[in-house]
Amino acid sequence: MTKKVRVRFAPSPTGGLHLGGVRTVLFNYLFAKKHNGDFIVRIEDTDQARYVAGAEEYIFDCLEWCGLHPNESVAHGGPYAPYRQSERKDSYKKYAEQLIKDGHAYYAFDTTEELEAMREKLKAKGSNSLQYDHRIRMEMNNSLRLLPEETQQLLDTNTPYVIRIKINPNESVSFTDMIRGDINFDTNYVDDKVLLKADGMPTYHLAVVVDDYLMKISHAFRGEEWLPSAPVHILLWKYLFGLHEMPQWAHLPLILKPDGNGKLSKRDGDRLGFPVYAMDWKDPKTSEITKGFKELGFLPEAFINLLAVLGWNDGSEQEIFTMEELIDKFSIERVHKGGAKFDFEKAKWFNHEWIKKLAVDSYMMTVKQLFVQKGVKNIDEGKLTKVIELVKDRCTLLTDFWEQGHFFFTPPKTFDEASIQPKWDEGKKEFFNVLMSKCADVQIWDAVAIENVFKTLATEKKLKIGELQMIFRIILVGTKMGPQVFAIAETIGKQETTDRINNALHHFYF
RNA sequence: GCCGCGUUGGUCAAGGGGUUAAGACGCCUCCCUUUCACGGAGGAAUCACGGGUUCGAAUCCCGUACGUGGUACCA
Repeated sequence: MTKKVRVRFAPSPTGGLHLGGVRTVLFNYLFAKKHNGDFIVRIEDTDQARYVAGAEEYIFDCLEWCGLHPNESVAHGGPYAPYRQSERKDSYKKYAEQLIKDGHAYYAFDTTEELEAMREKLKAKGSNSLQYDHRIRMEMNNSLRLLPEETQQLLDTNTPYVIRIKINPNESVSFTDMIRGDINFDTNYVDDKVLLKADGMPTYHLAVVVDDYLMKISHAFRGEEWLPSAPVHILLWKYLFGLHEMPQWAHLPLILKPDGNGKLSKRDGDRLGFPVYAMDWKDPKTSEITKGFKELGFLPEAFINLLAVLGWNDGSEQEIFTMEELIDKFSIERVHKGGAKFDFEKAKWFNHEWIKKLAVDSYMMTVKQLFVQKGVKNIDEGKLTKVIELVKDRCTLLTDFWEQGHFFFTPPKTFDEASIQPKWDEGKKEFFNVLMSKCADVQIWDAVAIENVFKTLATEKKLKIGELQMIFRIILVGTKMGPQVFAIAETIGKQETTDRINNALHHFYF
């Protein structure tokens, strides 16, 4: 029988949730759902110095917005609680000590200064490696070099220590990555990583292995930046629980900056004018707010969609996927090996597609909120829905609805008179005066009826319909923009239409 | 420096021995619209380089270059 699929996302609560992080969650989530497995969120807060208040809650808010619901987590509970590593602190030490007992780890008493001195010395010698490894460990202050009594005495006198893994040289560590295939490491280049810190907390390396084992994780997907430390994790699995228990690994490609080189970072977003975090993140120390996709006007469906196809595709030409389709079609083997540069233009295109695709109801309230923020009072939701329907084709971001739809709720304060003036004369003026009274007679106020009245009158007066329509548009909107002019008139209503004509006629200075 | 991973148009990418090397974003042109968009029709633009293997290489192998990640008592 194959193991039940259990995957985890293991963020450390240190700040905003990066889009690369969300993609890692997404791939984990899709894989879990596809195989009827569990998706676990485990908080890796083993570095107390980097702890940021509110970051944990923020991560769950982001996941909620994205529609990525954990089966087990700090917030959702579960049979393997606690899901916060700081609360599991005591469980790691015994594994570290077990490793020492088995000869796979050792106590190291070196101070920060001593470590620095060691690196300086190696540098001076022109060494290729500044690592704490098999080459230099017998020169350091650790239980490998010290006599057992000496070590015991240091321990007895509460000398601060860390526990390091003992990597044997001249061995080969290999594993099969679900994306990259067979990967080999020569242990000569692997260092004796710290497993347990002086404060008693485990490092990521120990914690990830212990918790993946304890939480029965079957597949471990993480960013490519973890690949170099994979041999440490594999050795730990071998020493502690046996390789047959080890989850299957997949190292996801990185998301890179659109210009230059390197991993995409929050700073690139600030610099190039696009979001990197899923939602607005307010730094509790500086109160500085970093914009998120959500607040910038992205739909969660679009955000998920664009992330899914950044480094993955199903081999067909399909680009727009619902979550259900993604779950159905996702396969980790089809994830790319190479990193992908993030393209904000394409990201916006996805959002545009989703604005057109989704039922208006699903985001009407978000748009309403935007209009309320802009100061529009007493918004009729039926009218707003109609407005959205009318202008959604020309909105790329949810925030564009203001620009594209504000004039349905607030009459224009200024007019594009430069466009009207060359066409303006007494005949036009009279046309609009008569139009007002004709409008009053229209029984069923809809676009077709208005167009009818408008065109009949224009023909009667022998005026160019195109010119009149342009002027009518500017009268209603203020500028040359928006959907079909008669649809605008219909939507704002009969009274408002005549009011705006009347008002504009008094405004024109020519 | 050393170690790992990678490399198809500007970007995302399909294709994994024989293809006119898909498609999408963006860009350009035209059509539609006396608005701005949407939409439609076209267009420019790609297998990093050098060696092999092969009748035949974008595809397989080896180098090189370039990119990227790691090299912390951070994750």
